[in-house]
Amino acid sequence: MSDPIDRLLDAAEQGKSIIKNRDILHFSYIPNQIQHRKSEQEQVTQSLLPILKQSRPSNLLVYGKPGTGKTLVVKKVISKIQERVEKSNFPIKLVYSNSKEETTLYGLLVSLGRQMGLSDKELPTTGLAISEIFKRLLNRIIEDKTNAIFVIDEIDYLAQLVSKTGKDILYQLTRANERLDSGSLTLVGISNDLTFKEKLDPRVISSLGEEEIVFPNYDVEQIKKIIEERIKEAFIENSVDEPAVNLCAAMAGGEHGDARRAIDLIRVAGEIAERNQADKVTSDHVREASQKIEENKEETSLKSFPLHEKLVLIAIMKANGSSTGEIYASYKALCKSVGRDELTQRRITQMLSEIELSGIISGRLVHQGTHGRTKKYKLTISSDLIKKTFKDDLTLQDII
DNA sequence: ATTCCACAGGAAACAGTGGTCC
DNA sequence: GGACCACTGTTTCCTGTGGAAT
Repeated sequence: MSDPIDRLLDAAEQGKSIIKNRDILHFSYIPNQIQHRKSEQEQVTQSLLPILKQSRPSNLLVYGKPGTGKTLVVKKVISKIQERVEKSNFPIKLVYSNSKEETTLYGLLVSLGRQMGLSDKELPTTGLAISEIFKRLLNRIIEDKTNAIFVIDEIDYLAQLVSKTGKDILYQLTRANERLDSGSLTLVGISNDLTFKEKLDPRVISSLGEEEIVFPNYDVEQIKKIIEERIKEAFIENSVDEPAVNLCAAMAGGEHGDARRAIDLIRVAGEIAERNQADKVTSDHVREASQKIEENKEETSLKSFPLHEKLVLIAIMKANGSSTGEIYASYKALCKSVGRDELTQRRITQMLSEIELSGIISGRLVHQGTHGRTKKYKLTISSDLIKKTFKDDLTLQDII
């Protein structure tokens, strides 16, 4: 029986790797991915074309499910335009920001401002009114007489933030030109959610949606082609089974046409195959990879939960399939034994629905007549996984 | 037909933090 | 140093609900 560490080290030394270029197995590796989006590239370019003629293009809205390559295409078109424009003396500034990465409205505006060249001093990360930040952004555009293009990824998320705070930033962004004496502002919004427009203020829709481009989902055939191309470059020859490729494409394509998932799958499958010292990636490896990706996702999200959410999860685990009232009672007991103050039931109800959104538990509304109405929750993951993940947590050790 | 349970879940208010501005 | 701002996580208060029991 060989030692597993030695075995892996031996294999590595002998160069028995079947993956020759790992970088290619990441979604954002552009050159290859983007070939399948020729017509979309053209559409995006077309609608931004007025820039080259030194006039302001219309605001643009780009739709597409995750993993359809929309961000890649937009970024690529923009960098090309930037190359062209650099040679001319037409001042233009392209700025990209992702609403989901910037957790707040404030953060998003600051990130845009930073890229516009506003310093810490001119644009502090906190303390100012939103309208003040916005004013400073516009002032910069006016001063520089620049033509700014703001690309906002996951703009549906921004719309949500906006609706929560009641600030009309999207409206102001789309109509900013009316306030600019010199320079201009163009908005390019990217969204995963095709229905998000319905939730917007109609005034915003009319100006934001001046042009729209939809990225259709990849079908299984296209996904297969994309993976095959990557495999050709990333793996050594004949090291991936045909059925494995098919399975990969079917798994990812069947769901949402998500190329990102397909590429993740084949990468993880490759790593598993290597670890097992197999010469070929087989469909079994792909299946294993799919399972591993799922588990990893759950584990990292479990670990990132704050203490009280963890306690709630343990409470559910201890009484699988129980009502909110029972869970709350159990949670209160847990709080007592770890010596923490308990939160109100209202807050726990809210937490339960938040956890439900992450998919780790599932709830079902039950009407029990005289016994009122409640929601019954149960775990969708194994309690072993929870125990395994929480056992390193010092406060939780004793109660699992 | 009416009552009534045991919550769901919306709205608003609040406390605390970390900041700017004058 | 006080007024003000954004933001998060929470509490308080509230209205609504479907069907078993009466």
